[in-house]
Amino acid sequence: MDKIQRSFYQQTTIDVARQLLGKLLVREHPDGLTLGRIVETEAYIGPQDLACHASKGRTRRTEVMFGPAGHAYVYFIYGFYNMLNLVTEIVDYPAAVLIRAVEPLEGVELMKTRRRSNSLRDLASGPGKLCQAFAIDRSLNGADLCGNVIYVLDGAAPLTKFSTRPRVGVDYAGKWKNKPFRFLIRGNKFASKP
DNA sequence: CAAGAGATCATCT
DNA sequence: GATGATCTCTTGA
Repeated sequence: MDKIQRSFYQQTTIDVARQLLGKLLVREHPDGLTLGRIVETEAYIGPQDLACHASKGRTRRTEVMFGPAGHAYVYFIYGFYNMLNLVTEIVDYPAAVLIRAVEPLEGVELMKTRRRSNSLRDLASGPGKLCQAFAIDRSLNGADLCGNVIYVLDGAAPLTKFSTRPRVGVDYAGKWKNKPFRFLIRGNKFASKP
């Protein structure tokens, strides 16, 4: 299985979000390696997308999204949680894919400890949970996905059947709030919601 | 089971 | 000073 290269992330954000389904998210950490199958993603596309943070302009926080594809955009929200995004498309075009849920495959014990939960389905079935289970925080903001700290591997399975849904938690985004920019593996029980 | 509240802080106005 | 790309717990039926 190969590490995904930068050219993959340079595709359109929708394509990246869809093709990430079934691939493997890997996090290498001194405490051990955690790995999971990506089952749910969301696309945040450019300056005109009112749900995309970068629609408010180029700021310190959104800077990474304006940079080259294949880097991590990690931000902190609600005073508690980190969110993991993978930057897509070309330089100066701010877009990214939010990783919303993964199915835990390796490092499960480590995830259980970090999450203080024994329920497999509860370890990474949500963007905040997943960051907790994988020890992802803002120290990884800007990390190169072609490096050895956090990256994605090709899944063994061929392209899976998927569903689309409106994105979660973006009621403020006007006509953008109902766009079907959320992608999930059909019927997968590790998704954050159906 | 569904709905609601509270937690808590970086970021931008 | 307001607000969130969330989660968990509590309540009530």
